[in-house]
Amino acid sequence: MTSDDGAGQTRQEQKERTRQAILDAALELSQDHGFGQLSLRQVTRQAGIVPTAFYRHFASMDELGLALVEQSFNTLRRMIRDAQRDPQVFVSIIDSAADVLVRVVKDNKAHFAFVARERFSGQGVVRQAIRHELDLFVSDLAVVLARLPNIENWSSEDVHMVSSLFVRNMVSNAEQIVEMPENRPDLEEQIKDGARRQMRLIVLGFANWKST
Amino acid sequence: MTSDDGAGQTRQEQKERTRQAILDAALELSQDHGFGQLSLRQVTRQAGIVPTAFYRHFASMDELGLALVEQSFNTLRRMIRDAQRDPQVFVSIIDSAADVLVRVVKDNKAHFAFVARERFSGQGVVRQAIRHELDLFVSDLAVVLARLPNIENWSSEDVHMVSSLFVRNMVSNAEQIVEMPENRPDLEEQIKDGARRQMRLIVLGFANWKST
DNA sequence: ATATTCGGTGAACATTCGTACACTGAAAGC
DNA sequence: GCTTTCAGTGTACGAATGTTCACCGAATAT
Repeated sequence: MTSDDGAGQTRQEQKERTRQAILDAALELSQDHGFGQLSLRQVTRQAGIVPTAFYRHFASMDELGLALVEQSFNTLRRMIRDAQRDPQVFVSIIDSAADVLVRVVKDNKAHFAFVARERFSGQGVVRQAIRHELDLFVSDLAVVLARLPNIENWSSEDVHMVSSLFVRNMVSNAEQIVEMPENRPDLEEQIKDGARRQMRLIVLGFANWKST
Repeated sequence: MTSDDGAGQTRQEQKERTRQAILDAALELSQDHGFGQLSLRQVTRQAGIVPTAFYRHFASMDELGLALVEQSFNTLRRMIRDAQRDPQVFVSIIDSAADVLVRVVKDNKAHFAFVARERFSGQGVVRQAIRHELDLFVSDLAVVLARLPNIENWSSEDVHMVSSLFVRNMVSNAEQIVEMPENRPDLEEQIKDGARRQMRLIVLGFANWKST
């Protein structure tokens, strides 16, 4: 087995590299015209392989789409996991959430753009998968929120509703960031400020509404 | 000219009828796989004409898409125009807004679904047009809101922000309604109630936030 | 050293696509 | 009545698509 554990020369590593090339190609190309109107041949052309080689990695374009959904939401999951570890979050969840959101979305524009775009694309498998992942994300965020000082004694139903509102706004803001031109820190700050206000609005209004 | 002024026999009327058939065909077919991956030939097949006849009405699929955007937003404009005339709106804008929203969206599902789906489709002309129309809608709604008792002395900037929040939530709720299964009055009521709460949340939170 | 596995190749196919072109026939204009 | 206009037809073409199949050659297994 020659045990050459240096650079990726083994069969597995090479295959994984090509697989990733296909994923990258699909992600980049889908930015222009959407994943739905993406042809298998275009993807393989961009990935630098021959059309038929595609089938060595995915059985269909649908399967490719699902892999992209999974990869995109791994980014999201990493975000919430990091946020849970960050003590700053407990001090001022709203301010830091806005910062984190803008930073993470900017660093993973392609993935967020993919989710935003394909969330309502066809009635295909991809859309269904995104919907499911978003639901999971709402539940995850609800767990985090429930441990916050001002929220800890709310009913789980209420927490879930607020979490849902947060996620909805997060998606909406992510969409704005994705479409933001490059090198416009003023716009970025504006979006960040808007996000902060909206979140503050939600918790403030909700606390107020509950007390009546 | 046989002057048969019963059904539409004139040249103009017949042309308009075919044009509408194309629009209807595109609207229906785009429900399944999105407007982007819709071929000219599929549309004409569904409309009952030969492919080349398409060009008698639209120069390209893009132009067809723009016509669909216009038709869809005419529905929205009618909604806000009716709402302005309805005295009930001034009594309780939130409750009636939720009712109106659910009713109008249900009656024009195809159009709302089209907008929701294509809002993030390609980076094409259609998406740009939708974005523009939505901006216009925010401004229109801001005018209506500015005349409400509790809001009339807010700065126009603040009114615009609240209007933007309302529209964003409206779009989001419309998306939910569009995806709602038929004959589920319980779900419908749930969405309506959620919309009401969210709107109440926004105005309450915003008023509270302004006073600090 | 030899045999096997398997990621990638290249030619071939039946379909579908957008669009150009010449046409038809009935409504519209005179 | 005759002519013109023009929405819709039918054929035809090159280009692109998804998928098949036999094949290659280097990394693996024996």
